Amino acid sequence: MGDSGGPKFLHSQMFEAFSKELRGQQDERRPGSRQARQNVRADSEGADEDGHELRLKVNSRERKRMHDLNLAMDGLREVMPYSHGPSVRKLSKIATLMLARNYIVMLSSSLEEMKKLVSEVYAGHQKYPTHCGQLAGPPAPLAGHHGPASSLPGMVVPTTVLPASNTSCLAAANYLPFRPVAHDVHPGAPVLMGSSYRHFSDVPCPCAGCHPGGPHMTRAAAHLTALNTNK
DNA sequence: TAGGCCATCTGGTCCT
DNA sequence: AGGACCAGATGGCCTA
Repeated sequence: MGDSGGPKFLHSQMFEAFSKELRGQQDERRPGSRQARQNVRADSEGADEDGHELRLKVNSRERKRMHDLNLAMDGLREVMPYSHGPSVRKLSKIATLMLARNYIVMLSSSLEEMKKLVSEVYAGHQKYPTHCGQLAGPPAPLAGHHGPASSLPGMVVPTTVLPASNTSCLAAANYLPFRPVAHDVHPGAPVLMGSSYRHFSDVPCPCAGCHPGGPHMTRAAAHLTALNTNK
């Protein structure tokens, strides 16, 4: 592994078509682009080596594989709670993965909290049944958006979700544990996300600066730091 | 200009 | 044997 000689083989027209599809024609025209570099290789090396076709096939498969991986990564970015748009830099791959992990952890804990809340509401339902299926009591601090779930770190209960006039089980099922409101650009996340990364008030951030005490993130951040410093 | 991020090529390994 | 997966190497683009 690592012959340090760089890519030896050339691309074919099939590759060019594939590459255009992936990156657009603009890339090909740009001097110094990947496509241009590959064109240079194609010009400087012959296309008559044994196994050349095989090598092209392997390269093409690998490109497709990485392309699929990137598509999956884009799909993940789309469902992540961070600002999208042309003025906001795309999350890096590592930042996407770390944010996704934290997001899943947060949602899991929210779900557990929800289960508790629902069981509490259900217990109250048993205790104070009404004819219409709604709860008659006990008095709950729901309207003030400081219910049980809001005791979770970083959780904000939207006032509109649980109106005082409707304390039914259905209302509890519609409860949303976090509110994605963007605040200022985060100054401490240049390494992983770039300075243009925007935080959301109730969503875990993948940067180490926001998780000084988090064991998982600390470990991951330490690993990244080690990787960066060893470069 | 340095560093981060990325795409691509490539050879090795494992699996079917 | 062929394909999938992985990791190292290389070099371009972009930003601070």
